[in-house]
Amino acid sequence: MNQDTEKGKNADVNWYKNVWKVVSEIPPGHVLTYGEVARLSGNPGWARRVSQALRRAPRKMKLPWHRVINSQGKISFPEDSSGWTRQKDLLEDEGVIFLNGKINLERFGYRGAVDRLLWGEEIL
DNA sequence: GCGCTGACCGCCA
DNA sequence: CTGGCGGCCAGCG
Repeated sequence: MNQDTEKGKNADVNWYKNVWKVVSEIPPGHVLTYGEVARLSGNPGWARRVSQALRRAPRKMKLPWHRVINSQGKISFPEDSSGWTRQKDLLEDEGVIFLNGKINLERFGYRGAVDRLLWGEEIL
């Protein structure tokens, strides 16, 4: 198998795929931050590229891009943009609650999902 | 080939 | 809580 031979430009495309896969694995009703997606895809600190990867993702994949938000627990689009409204609508449809325009990451975030597995629904 | 921008993050004041 | 600064890489004029 080639492990070192796939370095270079191929690694970038591979990473894009990885990002898309990670995003597609996000269960409904939960969200991930850009930093977490970058970390889970094996490249901590590449949060900025995650946004570009999502933007360049083909629509065919039906990627749940709306489940990716920023570390502040807020939607990264400008509040007056159509994307912001679209994303908020999609998330609310999955049961995600917006509190004053922000999402409680302790409850809907990745860590919240882990805690829920360990502690149940005691997180309220 | 250079420089700025971007669905960002984390740290610090 | 807000704002500013540096860092990250790809894309575009």
